[in-house]
Amino acid sequence: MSRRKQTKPSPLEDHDMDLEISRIPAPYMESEEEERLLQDDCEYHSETSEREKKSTVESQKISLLELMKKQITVKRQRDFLDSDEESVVSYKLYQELQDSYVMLKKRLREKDVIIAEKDTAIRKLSEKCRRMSVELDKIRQLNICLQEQLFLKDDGMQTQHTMYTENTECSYEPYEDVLDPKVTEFEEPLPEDLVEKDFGRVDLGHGVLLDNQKWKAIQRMDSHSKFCKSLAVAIWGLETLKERSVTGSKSNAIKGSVAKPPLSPEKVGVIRECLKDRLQQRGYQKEEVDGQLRLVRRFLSEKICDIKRKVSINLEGTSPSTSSQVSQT
DNA sequence: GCAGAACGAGGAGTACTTGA
DNA sequence: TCAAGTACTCCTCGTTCTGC
Repeated sequence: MSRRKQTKPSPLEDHDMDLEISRIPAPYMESEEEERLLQDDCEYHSETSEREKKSTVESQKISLLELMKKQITVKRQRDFLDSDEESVVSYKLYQELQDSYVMLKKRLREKDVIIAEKDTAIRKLSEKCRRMSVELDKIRQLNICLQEQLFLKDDGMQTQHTMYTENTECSYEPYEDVLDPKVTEFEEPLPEDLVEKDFGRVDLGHGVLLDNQKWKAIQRMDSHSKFCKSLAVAIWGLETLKERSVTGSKSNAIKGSVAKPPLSPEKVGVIRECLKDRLQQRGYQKEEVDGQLRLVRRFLSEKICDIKRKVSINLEGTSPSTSSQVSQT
């Protein structure tokens, strides 16, 4: 004896089914009269003649259909109103959303304008870079020519050079002829918004030129002391720094010490200016900027001291020849 | 005499490199 | 991967000089 398993709909399925059924507009009898009409529809055969029966059935069917139509209409209206109550938002909220939408659209347009402007600026800069690159290539060629000519001149090979220029298609020109026209080519002023000058070098002021990549690396230093110290090394070099003091005054820590030449005040000023710009760009307050600027000399002094200490350690540990190599690194 | 400045030296902390 | 070594930075303290 096997019991067949009946598939029982899950509660969820039951629920869904109920919902579906509820949507079907079933004829609903509001009065006993209506109910009777329907029952009569089943029993009319025995009560009236065939014709009367027919007309009666037709009229009853029509009235039933009208009743169903009416109920469907009422049900639809009720459903519509219910759904509206759930989905419609208040006018105030609608206005707010509308305003927000308009505002966002406006901002989007503004951003688009800014992006377009920046795009134009980038294109202009790219064009300038391209022109500068061409000029740089010319300079490189010129430099090669000059070095070649100087080399030949120094080695007393002028005669060979003459033969070379005469017998080949090399476009080397006499020294003066090479310089003059090229110099005039660069009389066109460079754009002011470009900080980079001298092709790949950055002008920090007071004639201090720094390799662009070095400058970018220094700018990436996280601490201000490292920034100043690295900038000092880039400007003067380790060899120079270890032979100098910040102010030029003799060491107070050692009695009878000899004063060392000072670091150039202009270049120290350049470091201070660079640090100042850096701090201002990072949003430091004036007091904080001044405080850091007062530490610049301290930073330089420390760096000099550290360099000398490093050199002395190397001298103790290795021969002088190797130590000089280390100190140059 | 005192406060401030400049410099040197020592040491702690941290980041990086190197070798097992 | 991790420990040891190395290099570097930064802070603190001591010494001396200078100006008030």
